Amino acid sequence: MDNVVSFNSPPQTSCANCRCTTPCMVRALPQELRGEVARHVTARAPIARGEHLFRQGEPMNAFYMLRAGSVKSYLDSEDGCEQVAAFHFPGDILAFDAMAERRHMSSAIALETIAFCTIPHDRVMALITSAPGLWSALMRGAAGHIVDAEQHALLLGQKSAPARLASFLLALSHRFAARGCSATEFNLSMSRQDIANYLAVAVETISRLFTDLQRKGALTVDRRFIRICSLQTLEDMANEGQVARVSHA
Amino acid sequence: MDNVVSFNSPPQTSCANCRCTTPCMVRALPQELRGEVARHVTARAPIARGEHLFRQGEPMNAFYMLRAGSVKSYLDSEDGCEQVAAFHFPGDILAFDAMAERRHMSSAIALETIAFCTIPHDRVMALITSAPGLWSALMRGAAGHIVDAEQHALLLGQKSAPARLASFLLALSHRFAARGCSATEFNLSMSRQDIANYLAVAVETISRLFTDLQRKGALTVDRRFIRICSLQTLEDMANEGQVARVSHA
DNA sequence: CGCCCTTTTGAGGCATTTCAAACATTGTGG
DNA sequence: CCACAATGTTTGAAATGCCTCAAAAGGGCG
Repeated sequence: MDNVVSFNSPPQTSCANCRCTTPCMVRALPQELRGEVARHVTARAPIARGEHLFRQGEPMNAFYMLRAGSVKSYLDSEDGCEQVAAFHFPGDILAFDAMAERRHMSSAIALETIAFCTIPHDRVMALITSAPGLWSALMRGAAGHIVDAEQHALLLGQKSAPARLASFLLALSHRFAARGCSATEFNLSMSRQDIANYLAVAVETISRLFTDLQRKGALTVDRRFIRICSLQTLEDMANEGQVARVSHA
Repeated sequence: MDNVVSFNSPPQTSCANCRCTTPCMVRALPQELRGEVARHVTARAPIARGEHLFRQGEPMNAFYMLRAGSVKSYLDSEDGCEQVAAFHFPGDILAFDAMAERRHMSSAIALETIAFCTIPHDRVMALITSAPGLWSALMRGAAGHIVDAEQHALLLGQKSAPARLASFLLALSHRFAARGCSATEFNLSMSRQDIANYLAVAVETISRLFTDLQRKGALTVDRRFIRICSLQTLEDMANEGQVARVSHA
């Protein structure tokens, strides 16, 4: 589970005959630019669960566009502990945080077998002047990451453990719904351990909270399969029980 | 303390005769582009402590470049509680998070009287094709914000209260040092309340931790003035006492 | 089939919060 | 310029949410 994806692995397809239906940075571009940008996109060989797309500290080569499967990104602190920063699903672009120093500031690991494309960073740079739509797309992507990370901090800073889990499940629900999947029934691609770390609570707490939620009739849990029975209950929980600590008038 | 900065307030100076010595997005550009970009930069009238640069939800007009003073940015959640997201100092650029939806996703408020410039968002868009250096600068800025926000989440998720305060003080120290100011003596521009909220602990805890740090001889505190006596002690504290919860092998 | 890892459940402990009350500081109007 | 109000800070004592430890139950995979 340890090798980083090799940049020597053979390209699989090209954008021209890509049959993906997920949101895609390339297809989001105006028609006249697609060809030019697509020329530099490489569809890479799938990688298996547990393998890394990149690791913190490595030099940045490319942006990663996830086509299928899911990915977890996480930070290592100097003292060796980790913080899961985000979960990524098809259509997401990864490696924005590497733009600052041209070095990855987080690691990304596949939670299941994934398919993805890459576009070399220097090619993107070169294309910017001829494809302003590309710059907008990237900037919006980066901005989205900022918002997500700040919302994550808000969740960790202001919400109680039950509110965190409820918020997390609702966020997943919304993301799936936005992709045309069911908002109320889905499989978690991450372990309880990952959820616990992302929400910064103990694994045991996650387990207890799931049982509580089932007792309340808010959802049913079978292994990693979730069926939400009452979005309303989750929304109520997500907004109650914060730790106060307000700052301004 | 409630009006947002008016875009009708008169320009003060231009980049040509700007005497600022703080890091600046414009001066970071290659010589031949400065003039073109600078033409669109407006130095705005200073605003006082407690006034907002922008508020969450408002449409985005411009990027904000802080020239003097300090700013706090924070998020409001649906249920009305707040999370301080970051503190900003001269040279920082604000409003990246607004790029996603062209609407501010956080609020920014002056912690003391500040001087700043703005550059309209649509002008930046228009300049991108002719000034690739500008795009790099902005992208690096955005990436820096992602890294900061993710580090903030790591701090909240993995560190104990003492470690959080120590990390916070060290981060301030490094930022001041990078600006040519003392790394060991400085004034906090934010209240204990703001620090507490940023670190997601109770104000009382911050107060107690400051007294502890003084007892340990790590620093002296007088009101908002901090003198760090032992960076080493702070570094040790910043890395001990995390809550574990590791996720991967 | 059996080992191992993940998940669940219970009981006790501790870091941090909450509540309460001085105290200091800043701002304001007489 | 001082008194008073409002706000911010400090300190103490009690309460609690969540963690830690411990152990059993459940699935996945060779």
